[in-house]
Amino acid sequence: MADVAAHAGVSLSTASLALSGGRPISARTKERVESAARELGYAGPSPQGRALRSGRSGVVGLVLHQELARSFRDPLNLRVLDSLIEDLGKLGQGVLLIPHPTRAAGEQTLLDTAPMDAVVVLRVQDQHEPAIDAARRRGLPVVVMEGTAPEGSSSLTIDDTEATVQLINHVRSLGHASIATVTLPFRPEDETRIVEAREATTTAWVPTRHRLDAFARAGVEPCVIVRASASTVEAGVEAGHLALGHESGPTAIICQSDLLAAGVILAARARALSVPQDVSITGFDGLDLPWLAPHRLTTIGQDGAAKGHALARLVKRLLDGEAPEHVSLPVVFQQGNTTGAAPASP
Amino acid sequence: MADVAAHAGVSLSTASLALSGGRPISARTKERVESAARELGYAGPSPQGRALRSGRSGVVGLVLHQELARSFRDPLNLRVLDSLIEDLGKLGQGVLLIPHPTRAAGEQTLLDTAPMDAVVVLRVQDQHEPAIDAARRRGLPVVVMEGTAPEGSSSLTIDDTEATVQLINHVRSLGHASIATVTLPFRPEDETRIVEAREATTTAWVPTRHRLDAFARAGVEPCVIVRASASTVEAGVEAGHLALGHESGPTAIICQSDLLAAGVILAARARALSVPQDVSITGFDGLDLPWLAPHRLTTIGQDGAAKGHALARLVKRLLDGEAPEHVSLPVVFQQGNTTGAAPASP
DNA sequence: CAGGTGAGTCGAAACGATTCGACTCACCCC
DNA sequence: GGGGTGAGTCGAATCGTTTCGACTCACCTG
Repeated sequence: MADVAAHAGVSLSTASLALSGGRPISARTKERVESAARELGYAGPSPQGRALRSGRSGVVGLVLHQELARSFRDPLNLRVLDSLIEDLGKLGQGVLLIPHPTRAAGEQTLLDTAPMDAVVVLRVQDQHEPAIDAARRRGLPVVVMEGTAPEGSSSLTIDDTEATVQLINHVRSLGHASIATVTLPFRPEDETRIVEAREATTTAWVPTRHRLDAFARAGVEPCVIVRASASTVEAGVEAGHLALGHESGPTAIICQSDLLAAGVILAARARALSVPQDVSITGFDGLDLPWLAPHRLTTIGQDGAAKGHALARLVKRLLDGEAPEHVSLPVVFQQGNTTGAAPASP
Repeated sequence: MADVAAHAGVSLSTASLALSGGRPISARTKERVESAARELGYAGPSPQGRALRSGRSGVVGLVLHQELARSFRDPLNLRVLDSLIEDLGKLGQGVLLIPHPTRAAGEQTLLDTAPMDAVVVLRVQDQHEPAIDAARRRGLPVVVMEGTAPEGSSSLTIDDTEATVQLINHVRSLGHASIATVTLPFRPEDETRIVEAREATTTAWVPTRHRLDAFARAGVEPCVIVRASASTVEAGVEAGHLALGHESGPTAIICQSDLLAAGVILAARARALSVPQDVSITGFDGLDLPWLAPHRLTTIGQDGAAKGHALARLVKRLLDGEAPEHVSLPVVFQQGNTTGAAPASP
């Protein structure tokens, strides 16, 4: 930049002002500096120099809760990320993908070494979250989605429990008495299997636990709890077979995600069970699943774009030095054709 | 860091050496510096300072070819990104997501202002690619996937044409004479519709064009070309209806992606056509689509993880100052149950 | 005409590290 | 004992900006 300034016949500071504009500059000077930059093939202020001086790198870290492929197999997360990226982009901030730090505590990860102005953590586990520790050590503002936010950080949640209670009451009002549930994983690396009710209390992931808590709040005991290994159709199929084959003979299955519910429906079809005549199934998220036709899930609709926008707003607030905030987004019950009256007892 | 050095009773440069280790340091000194850092709550060298001095920011930009949600609706891309992130993470490099720069030329985007050491561009358009221009202006190494690489940059491709020729020959050997094709978009913002053969020559996206070129190379004239708006099941359904309803009465449909093929199969089912008895359908990518059961696509398998690893290797080479390289990854023909003998003429 | 005003410009001081040549010694070898 | 060696440490320069107080002047006001 010094070269550009010299070539334009102005001082270094004037060149900086002309290019980045922090104070008034005469139009003539500005033009001279810009054409000098063009002639010299100067590509604009170096981000590194700017970052050092101004303390802002223009990067927001996004900590994924597991491998990317799994995180974003769920289209809802994609929409969240999409609008987050869009909004942050308008603020001149980019999104840096950071794998969940699972390595030994001593190791340096990207969280410690990459330039960042703030961190967004998705789907935080309850106890001992290394990602948050690392961010706080560096003094970075933290925004947590779907998890408990530590002191000083912002958070974005939805009312998982209340939403699930609505689903439970819906199927109960249709006459169902044997209600099963298929849950999201309790922690990374979980396999798909039937779990005991008491195991569920060890759930580290907030949405899983809250959606499970709904049964207690609704005063219903699930006849069987199947924990899925991930929010995928494949895991849903597997879980569906476990639930549908269970001795308690569930007539309704509350699934903690639409992808799981879709898998359960495929499992039901494979067993020649009609949905909803033989078994009612509910989802969670409100995804658009055209290939599931003719079925349309009865589910809870979440607005992914709104979540992304809200996250961006929370990030901006912290970046601007404002106080942390805790936002809860509304969700809506969506009636589909996968729930119906309980079958008459045999 | 100066404080830490003072507290440990060593010079600033020694402290730097002890923490970042560029030259031998006695174990005792190192220990002293580290404990001083711990006592003072020093979180390690500032990334911005380090980036300025060393010229490396630890960030690799990834330019998406459209909104994220569309880019990654395709699970293949997810797997690519996953292994790319993993490998680059091992090199201490993070991945920064950069929306495709569509804005007016004058505007500054993240590509111009974010710290980066290299840029990976997915699915490049042929002429006038602003992303690449911007990267080169900044003097950043560029790796291009699925596109033509400009002078000085590396590229990763697959042999789209040859792979598609295999599919065409496969269905031809089954006796099919009326072969339709459903293509990927020609450019962003394209809508789903039937196109004339001559329109196809304007295709800006390399994979679309190369897979289409296969017909010429195989000496086959497609009886109808349907261009899809995106690589999604929904677009595939729409395109499928257009192709299946076409007067030329295709008995085989070559689809440029598995998601499109899946959509076409759903369209066929909706029209009470059996696959492959009434119509044969092929895909491209080799995705795992459990919900398509009992159908398994006849398709071309691509190894997403291998692509990601290869990209990372190309990035590393350029980062190390080695010469650019052009890599073409192998693909494999996968026989499924969606292709069969052509129906006897009525 | 003196004094105030404010737009425009300049100098110089950070920002926080890395890096490299030079320096200090303790040690070894002949 | 002198000279060579090399591990360990130090100083100082440097990376490329932004920012802020100070300075210049032309212009306006009373």
